[in-house]
Amino acid sequence: MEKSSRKILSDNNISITNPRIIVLEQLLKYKKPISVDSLLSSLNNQVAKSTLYRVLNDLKDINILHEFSTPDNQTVVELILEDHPHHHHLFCSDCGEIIDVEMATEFENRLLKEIKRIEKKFNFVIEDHRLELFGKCTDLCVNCK
Amino acid sequence: MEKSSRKILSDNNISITNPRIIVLEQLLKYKKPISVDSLLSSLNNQVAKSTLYRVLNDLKDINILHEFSTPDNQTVVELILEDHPHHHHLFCSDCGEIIDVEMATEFENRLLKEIKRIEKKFNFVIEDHRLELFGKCTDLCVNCK
DNA sequence: CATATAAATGAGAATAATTCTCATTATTTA
DNA sequence: TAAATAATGAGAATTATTCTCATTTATATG
Repeated sequence: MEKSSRKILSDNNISITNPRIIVLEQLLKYKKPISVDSLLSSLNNQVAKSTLYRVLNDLKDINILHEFSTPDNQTVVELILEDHPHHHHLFCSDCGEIIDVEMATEFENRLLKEIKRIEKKFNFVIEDHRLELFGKCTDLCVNCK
Repeated sequence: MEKSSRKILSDNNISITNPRIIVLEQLLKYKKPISVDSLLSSLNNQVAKSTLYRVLNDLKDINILHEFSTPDNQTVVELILEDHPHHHHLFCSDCGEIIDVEMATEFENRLLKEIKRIEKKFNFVIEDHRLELFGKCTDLCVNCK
């Protein structure tokens, strides 16, 4: 794992430092979207808060980190590497869980067709899209009571 | 217009006050999503900043105001009344413009079908969805040079 | 319709999230 | 390995939002 975080950094021509390795490893381990706050406390003062924000900005700059807000306005980050398939997010308003969801290929194709229509209509070049689903997980969820 | 903002407030059983009327009228006039900052300055000190935030929270509570973040993390609000059709947002990364877009009905239907599949798969009840499109408007845009 | 009660407002203080500063430390280059 | 460059830590500064509390406004009732 440490090997791969080093590789990620060198592949992207940014210097290999301890805080960057630590943050990358945590994100690689966690896999799912995580709030900056939880990320910080999961690191147990191994990395200063200001450095964490800087490292996250570095990772955004090299386009391997996505950042977005939850319905209750928490900033959340998620590592997106090549092997990470295109996906969207499902938010539970009860337990706060954020789940990565892949839509059916056929649906994504239909969406791309619709996006082409929008591009023409508004004279836009659309580079990316994001679908957010809001709801509640049922009683099976371990996080909800 | 003032009549209708009064009606909106009374229909929702919250008291009719000057700041609420002023903010509602501005939102009714503007129609599109607007950042809290721009909204505040467009009101020219008619309403205190703390009051603006309170009024916006009141409008969220009665479910006629949507709040979301732009790609560069600005908080944006948009009035959603009954006559306002279901729509999504298109963001220009050059000029910051946010455009309301309606997707084809047939596309929305396909999306609902896909959402049903996701509900089953994750044992969720999905109550709402939001699609965000990111791109650049072309040289026709008055805001971009 | 006057008044008592309850609710909302304004101004600025408090809080929270993020960025910035700058002296120190680590990394890279040659 | 040394010199040059870049990143870090700690806390100050900034920004967005919420909170406090004394004052003002709206509502309900008699």
